[in-house]
Amino acid sequence: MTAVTAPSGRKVPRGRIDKRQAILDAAFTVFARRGYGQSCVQEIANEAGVAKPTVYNHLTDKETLFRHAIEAAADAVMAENLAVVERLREPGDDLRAALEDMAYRMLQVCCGERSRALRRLTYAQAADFPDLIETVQGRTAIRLGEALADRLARLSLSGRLRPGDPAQAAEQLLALLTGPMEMRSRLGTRKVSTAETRTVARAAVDTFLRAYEAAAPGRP
Amino acid sequence: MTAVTAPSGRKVPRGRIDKRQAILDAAFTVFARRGYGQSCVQEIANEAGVAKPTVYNHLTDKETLFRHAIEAAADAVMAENLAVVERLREPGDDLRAALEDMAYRMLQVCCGERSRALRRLTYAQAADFPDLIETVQGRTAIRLGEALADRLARLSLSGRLRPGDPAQAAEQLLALLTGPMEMRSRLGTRKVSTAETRTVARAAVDTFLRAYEAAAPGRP
Amino acid sequence: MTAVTAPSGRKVPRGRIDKRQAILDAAFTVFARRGYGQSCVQEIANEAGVAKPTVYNHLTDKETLFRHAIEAAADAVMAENLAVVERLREPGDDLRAALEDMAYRMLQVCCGERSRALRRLTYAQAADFPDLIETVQGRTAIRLGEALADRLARLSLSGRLRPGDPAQAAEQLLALLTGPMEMRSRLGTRKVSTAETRTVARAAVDTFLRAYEAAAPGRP
Amino acid sequence: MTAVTAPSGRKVPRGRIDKRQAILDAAFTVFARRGYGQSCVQEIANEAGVAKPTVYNHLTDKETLFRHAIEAAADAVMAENLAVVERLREPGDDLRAALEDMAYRMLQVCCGERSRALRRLTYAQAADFPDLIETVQGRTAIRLGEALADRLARLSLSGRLRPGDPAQAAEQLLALLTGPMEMRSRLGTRKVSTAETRTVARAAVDTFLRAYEAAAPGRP
DNA sequence: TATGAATGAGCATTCATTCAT
DNA sequence: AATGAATGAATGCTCATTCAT
Repeated sequence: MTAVTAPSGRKVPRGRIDKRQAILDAAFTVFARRGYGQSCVQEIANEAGVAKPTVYNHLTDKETLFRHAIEAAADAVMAENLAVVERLREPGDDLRAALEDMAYRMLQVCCGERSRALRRLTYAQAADFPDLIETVQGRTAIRLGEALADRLARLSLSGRLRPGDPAQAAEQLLALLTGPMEMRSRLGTRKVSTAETRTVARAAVDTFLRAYEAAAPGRP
Repeated sequence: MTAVTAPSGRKVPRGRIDKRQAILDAAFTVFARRGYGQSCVQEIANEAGVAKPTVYNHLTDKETLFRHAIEAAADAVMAENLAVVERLREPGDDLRAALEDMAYRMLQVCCGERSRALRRLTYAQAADFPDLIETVQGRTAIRLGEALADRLARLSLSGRLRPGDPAQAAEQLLALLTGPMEMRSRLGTRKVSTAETRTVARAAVDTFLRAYEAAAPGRP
Repeated sequence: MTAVTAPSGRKVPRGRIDKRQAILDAAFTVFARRGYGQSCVQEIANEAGVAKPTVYNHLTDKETLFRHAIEAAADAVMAENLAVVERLREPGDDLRAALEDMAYRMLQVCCGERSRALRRLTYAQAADFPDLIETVQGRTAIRLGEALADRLARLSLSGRLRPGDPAQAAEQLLALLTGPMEMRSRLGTRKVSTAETRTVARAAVDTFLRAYEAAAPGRP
Repeated sequence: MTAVTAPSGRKVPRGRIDKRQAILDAAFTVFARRGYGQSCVQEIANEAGVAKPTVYNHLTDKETLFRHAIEAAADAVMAENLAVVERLREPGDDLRAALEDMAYRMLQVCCGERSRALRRLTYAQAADFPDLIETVQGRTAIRLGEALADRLARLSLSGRLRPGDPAQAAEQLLALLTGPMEMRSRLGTRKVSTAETRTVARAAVDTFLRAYEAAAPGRP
């Protein structure tokens, strides 16, 4: 049996880790396909290539399974989004272009299969797992807002955006991006063309800059 | 006992419209409480005060039941929203104030129990009933966007907003309102104070006006 | 409302009689199509073009409905069969030909839709309505055996068949006809060609005559 | 408790073949008692001493359950019948006696509980499972006819029956046995005495021999 | 640890039957 | 007499979960 060295430094049997991960992946796939209530543990076990009781051995419960699968997906989605925001660290000379670039990439991430499924699943189970929402939002939207706010704050400091509450600016920029996108994609049930996505990104950035760009220097 | 004495004092057949509506109302209540998959027809029947087969007599299917209940709720929500937008028809002298008023009222509607539940349910079942999403979005968000666009177009014509695409303006104003609100209410799992709601409304309108207000008249 | 004179001589409202008959016909059609357990009263009502409670008004019960429908069908089938046997009253010179003719016609009747359905339904419900079997058999198979026995007795008396128990002869002739036919038609699930039907009839009569024909007159 | 001590004294896994067979047996018992449509899976499960889902685990469907139960019963009945026919392989000196013996034994088998139930069930469901009829007939009546034809062919070859089509002879002999028996037992709803059964057997063989016995040897 | 097998609880749906009109 | 509406009682089937190996 192969083994890997876990972050903690202890040897851990690899088969175990692999299997747990396989189950979580399978779970997210199935939950995304059917929704929580309609998913059955048997299908998840099949997808993961293990027997049903093995799923229970590793993850106790359908509910626990759901929580872990969702959290894993949230982390993955967030990593992608943070990478996009990070690009604003070196915006170059053309601020508008940099923002549009970030906006477009972010929309692409948000329209991805996993991102959509995550949103749909958390939204759907809001009533049953309110604390899960809290966790997921904390690790995704809120965290993303903070990261973006950091960048915008720097841009204010460097005089490229006017001073003001960067959290609010970030919140609104995100809203200007995701709101229209959700509407146009009909909550993800309709394909939005690249061109239209670009339009949304450009319009969002345009409005954002009108509202938040520093007054043109040199204006009397 | 098949007839009841209505408040008006006349005998009214209990059976007909009455019961169908009661079932639809009960269905929405239960679906909102449990989600589609977790709701059982028996509970809906209980909530409506009828026997289970009566539900089937009137509405064929669990699916049909869902569709009709959702559509009815969508229409109700939309009526409220349209009434709010309609107020912009006579904005008075203070445009900002008028917009803030509308914005605040709209947020109130969107945070209402029914509105939230509607959003949650449609989102959750997006995969299973894509055409339902289309219908509901058509009757709510899109319709609302159009109505708002109408108002904004008028305001452009009368020179109070700068010229431009009113549909995009409406789309963005709505995004600036609902996006931050969803975030702060954690998709509706957390209560947002009146004060905070007002803040969101004010911030949205502020950003909107910066981007869309007509250049100050008298500027050369 | 139109009225007819019933056999008893009293005036009877026609609508009533018509409707009852329509229901019985519809019932047999549906029972034949689905079997007893799988038939639902609603489908019978639809087939008869009346409302469900009307069926109950006329026939009390699903069970009663079944019994009456079956009995009516049994009488109809029997009338056909008796007519066929009756032809033996004047057998003409060629006894073999007369028997083959009767045999073929009888097979045709027994393979008819109604006859088959009747057999299938009574057989199927033998456990649930044993007395119904008794009644139906009495009005069909047994009665047919008696009628045939009558004819055969006459043929014995006139010296064209050898003396013996005509009831047994009739019973065996019928068995030689229906047994092979049921086998070849796979209990009615397979079409039997006219030619094959003729073969069965001829073979049955041939065997029957070998066993029952009077010794050739004039043999020393 | 998952293991029982078998009569042999060894521990035997309770779960496997054991249970499947118990379910099939129980299914046939219940189907025979109530008919297909009136049988409910719960009752079968009770009869088998297992939980309802166990039935589904092993046999998928009510329909599948029916098919397998019927086929098993068909095989069992056929084995009995073939054993009876096999006795004709050594007919001894007295052909008539040998045939009568076989005939009587065959009637006993055909009047047995299982045989009757099998006939009733297949007949009843002819419309719903036509292919099942085909299978069952193939494994029972047709197979039996062939086996009997084999024996009769040998008897022809050895000069004890006159030459001719042995398949037809077999078909007719079987018809002469089962036809009258069904009639007299009222499709199995009435007990037929041993004496009467013997009479039917004797009459059938008598008629058969008249028609099929070789001409008395020594006749010029 | 992994699993084949078993099960208690539940759910959508159907149907025979009955009221009240 | 005929019917629209309503319902109590089943029934087939699924699923999360647990044993015993």
